[in-house]
Amino acid sequence: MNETETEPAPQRGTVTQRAIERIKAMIAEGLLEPGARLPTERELAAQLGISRSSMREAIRALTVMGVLEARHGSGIYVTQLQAGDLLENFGVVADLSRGPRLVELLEVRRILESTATALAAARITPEQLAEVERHLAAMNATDDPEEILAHDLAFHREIALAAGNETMAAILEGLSSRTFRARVWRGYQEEGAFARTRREHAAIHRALAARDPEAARAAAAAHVGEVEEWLRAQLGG
Amino acid sequence: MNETETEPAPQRGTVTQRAIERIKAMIAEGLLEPGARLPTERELAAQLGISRSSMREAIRALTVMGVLEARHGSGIYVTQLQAGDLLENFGVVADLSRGPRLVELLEVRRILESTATALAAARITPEQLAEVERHLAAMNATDDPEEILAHDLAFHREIALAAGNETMAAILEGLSSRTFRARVWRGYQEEGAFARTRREHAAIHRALAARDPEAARAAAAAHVGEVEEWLRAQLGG
DNA sequence: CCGCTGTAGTGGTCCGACCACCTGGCTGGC
DNA sequence: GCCAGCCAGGTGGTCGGACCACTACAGCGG
Repeated sequence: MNETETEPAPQRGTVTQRAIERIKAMIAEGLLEPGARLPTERELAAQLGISRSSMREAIRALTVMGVLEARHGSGIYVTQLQAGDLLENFGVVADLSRGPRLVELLEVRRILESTATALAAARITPEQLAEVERHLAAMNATDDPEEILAHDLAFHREIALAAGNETMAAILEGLSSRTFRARVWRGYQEEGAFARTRREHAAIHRALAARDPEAARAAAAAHVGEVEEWLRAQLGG
Repeated sequence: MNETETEPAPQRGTVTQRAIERIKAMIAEGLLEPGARLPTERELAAQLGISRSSMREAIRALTVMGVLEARHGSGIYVTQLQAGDLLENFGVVADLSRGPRLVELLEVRRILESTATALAAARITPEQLAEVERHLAAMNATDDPEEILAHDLAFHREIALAAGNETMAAILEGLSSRTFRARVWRGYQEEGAFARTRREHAAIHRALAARDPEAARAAAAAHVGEVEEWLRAQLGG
C-alpha cells in the first residue's frame, strides 16, 4: 500500500477500526448532519480504499452504537443522535450482568431514579400525571405478571420523561430493560411483594400529585432500595 | 401490527441479527462463561448455517458491545463482562452529543459524581486517598492543559473507584471521556477557570480527608455544577 | 535444559456474484 | 388530466472462496 509520502502514521489499528474512527470523526466534525444519508457502501469503501466487507463491518459497528441506521434497499443514514438512539443498546449491560454487578446496577438506578422522581414532582404536567395514574390503575387492575411489568416500566418511564432530562430517561430505560426486570423480579414478586410494590407506587404517585420533591425522592429511593436489599440478601445467603 | 400468528419463529430479522441474539443468549444462559473461548468463525458460521461474512458482522457487533473480544491469530473470547468491558463504548454518547444534550449529560454526571464522592468520603482507604492527593498535586504543579486534563480525569476516577461501585465508576468514566472533556473545557478553561477548578478540587479533597460525606457531596456537585452552568449559559446566549 | 524456528491454525482482508427490498418513474386505464 | 399499478434500477444483505497477518506451539538444535 502506498501512503502520502509525508505521513508518518499511516495505520494505527485494523482497517475496519480506522474506518469506524473516520466516519465517527466526520459526524463529530459536523460533516454529516443527523438524519443525513451517507454514500453507498460500495462508494464509502472505495473512498477509504478498503473492501466492501470491511466497510460493512464498520457500518455494523456504528449501527450497534446507535450512530448509523441502515435501511434495506434505501441507504445508510445518520441517526438523530438523540439520547435514545445512542443508548439503545445500553440494556445489554443489564442483561448480561450477574451477581454483585446486578446490585451495583440497582444502586445506580436508585440514585438516578430517586433524583428523576424528585425533579418530576416539581415539573410534571397535568397530562403527564394523568398518564402516570393510568398506568398505576392498570397495574392494580390485573394479576397478569406480564401486564403488570409492562405498566410498571411505563409508569417509571413516564416519570423519567417528566423530569425533563431525556438522557437520564434513556439511561434509566436501559437500567430497567425488560429482560433485566423479568430476571430479577421473577423471584422477588413470587414472595408476595405485589402488595408492597403497589403501596410503594402509590406513595410515589402521591408525592408527585402533591408536588413534593423530597417525598418523591424518598419514595422512589425506598422503592428501588427494597429490590436492591432483597437482591443483596439473595447473594449474601 | 400483529404477527407471529401463523409461524412460531421463522425468521425475525436479518440473518446477522439472529446470530447476534443467539450468541448473546448463549452467554446469558451461562453456556459461555466469561473468558471462555468460542469456536472459530468458520465453525460458528457453519453451526448457525450462515456465511462467515455474516458471522463476522455478528462478532463485530458483539465486540463493540464489549461482550466478545477477538484476538488476531488466537481466537474469539468472551470478555469478563465487567462493568468496564460492557461500558467501554459508552463514551461515544458523550463524544457525539451536542447542545442541550451536553447539559443533560453533565446533569447526570453531577448527580452520579456527587453521590460517588459522598460514598468515597466514607469508604476511601488511606492508599486511595494518597493516590488522589498525588493527582491533585500533579495537577497543580503544571500549566500544560493536556497534563492537567489527564490528572483531572485520574483524580475523579480514583474517587469513583473508592466509592466501591465499579459500574458507577465505569459510567462516570464514559461521561468524562477524554474527547468530551477536551471539547467542553477548551472554552471553559480559557476563561481563567484554572484557579476556580483548583479550589474546587481542593475542597473535594478536604472533604474526603475529613471523611465528611455531606461536604464531599456538596463540593462535587458544585464542581460539576460550575461547568454545567457555564455550558448552559453558552447555549442560552 | 533452554531457545530458536518452522508450521498449522486463527482472525483480518479482499473480491465478485447474487438475492431481497425499496424507490421513483413509467405505463396504462379511467 | 389523474391515479393506480407495474417495472427497472439502485441499495443494503448474503454468500463462497481466496489470500494475508498474526499467534501459538511442537519440534529441532544448541
